[in-house]
Amino acid sequence: MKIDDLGCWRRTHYSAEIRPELDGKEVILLGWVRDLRDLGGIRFIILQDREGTVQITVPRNVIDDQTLKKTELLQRQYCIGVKGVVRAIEKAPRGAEVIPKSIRILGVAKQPLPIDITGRTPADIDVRLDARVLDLRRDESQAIFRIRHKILEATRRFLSEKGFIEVHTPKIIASATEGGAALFPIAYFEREAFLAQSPQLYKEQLTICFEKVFEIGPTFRAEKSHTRRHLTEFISIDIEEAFATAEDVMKIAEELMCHVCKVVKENCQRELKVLKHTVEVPGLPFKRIPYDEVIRELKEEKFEIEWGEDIPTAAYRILGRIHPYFYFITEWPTSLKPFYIKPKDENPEVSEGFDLMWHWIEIASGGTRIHNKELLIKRLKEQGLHPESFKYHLKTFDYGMPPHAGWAIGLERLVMMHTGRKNIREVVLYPRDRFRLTP
RNA sequence: GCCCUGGUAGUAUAGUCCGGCCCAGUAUAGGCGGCUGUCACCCGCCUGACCCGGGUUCAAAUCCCGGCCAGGGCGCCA
Repeated sequence: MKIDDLGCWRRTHYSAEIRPELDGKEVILLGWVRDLRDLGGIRFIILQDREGTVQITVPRNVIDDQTLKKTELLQRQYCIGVKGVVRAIEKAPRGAEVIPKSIRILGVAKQPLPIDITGRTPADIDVRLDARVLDLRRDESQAIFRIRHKILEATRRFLSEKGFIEVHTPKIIASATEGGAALFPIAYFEREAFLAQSPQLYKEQLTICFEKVFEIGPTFRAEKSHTRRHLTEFISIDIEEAFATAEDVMKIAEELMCHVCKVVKENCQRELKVLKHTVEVPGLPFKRIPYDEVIRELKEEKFEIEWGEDIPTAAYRILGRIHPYFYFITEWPTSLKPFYIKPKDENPEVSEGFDLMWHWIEIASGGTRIHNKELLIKRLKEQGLHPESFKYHLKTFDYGMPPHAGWAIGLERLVMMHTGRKNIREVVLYPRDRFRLTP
């Protein structure tokens, strides 16, 4: 089919702006056909744009032949322009509709579409992800990604106002240095390189120069995890602050959570309604539960864990039932935390690391960092890592490393929390997991 | 890596347990026709599917074996 040029047409109004008060006004709408209802003598076209939908009404005996013919060609998801006149009428959705004078078909869509863009006929997540752009037309998808945007906007503003400077650290790194999570190796010209699993070491170094930094960026984990809360590529919100301890940055974390909840609750009512979800603003401060106490609580629930053991998923689910909102788990055994987390001076078996939990899901993890070079080297060795491969990082400890602390929040888990989605893939535009690499 | 469950039109499902009544039913999408106030419009007609390979059987969507794919869980995961 021959498609039309946009020509000099520019949008005068978004769909949501078509109201009875505009009665008689000529408007130009640009968007996509979401649905069609042909009653013979009258035809209804539901036009969707980024702000919503509006009804285009085509009464046969009023419209000129050429425009009428054009409306006969329309199909779901065709990209169109409509020049027409607003008519206030109670029978129309929102009390107003547009009677077209002229229609331009700007893009066509092959039928039948792989999924129902109105969302009435449900599709499995796998099918939806294969046709992601169509899936993103659905109201729920729109709501999720608008909330995600709000969360990011609120987080950036909050941290900036607290004096943090936004930085970007490399995602291509030279060696698999951190231990722990597996890295993705990549071909970097004639050498091997890796995708960064975290900005951890860089953000620590940058406290020397900027004192308070934050980064919102991608991180990569080559774990073979296959659950509803794991991805191989996700966005991490990281902060690092000089002259601070775990307790200082925990305060920032809880204030941020509180702030974000408030922003979402106040600004995303429409989206939350679409998602049939509510957000409660938590009270401050959040509970701080030492690891020892967690072990005790679990024991009361008949879940035995030896001191020094990690907490398995089943146990987290129990904790989520006992503490059904935000809480910190503090004073973790040093052996369970990465090498850069500071052991307590008076009891080195216990660390100044913490996790921020929401129900049973880990939202963030952080702590006071080691800023003493000798201790850091000792801890590296204890974790079976080679100080030689941390040469460049360790060198910065000769350049006046301040005492510092920080944390990292998994953005997607935060978005899941605010949207009530149970599958992390729902809140990422193009998710990457163990098995999905396209689209 | 391990465990469980599943794979039927574009999409979502019924049928599978207990083989035959299924050249596979329904909804929605799609095609054609009709209809001037729909808003999951309606009505009529039509198109379209048993994941792949092997086996058992007179007979397989249905039972068995292998593979592939998917979903969920566990482990792994600062």
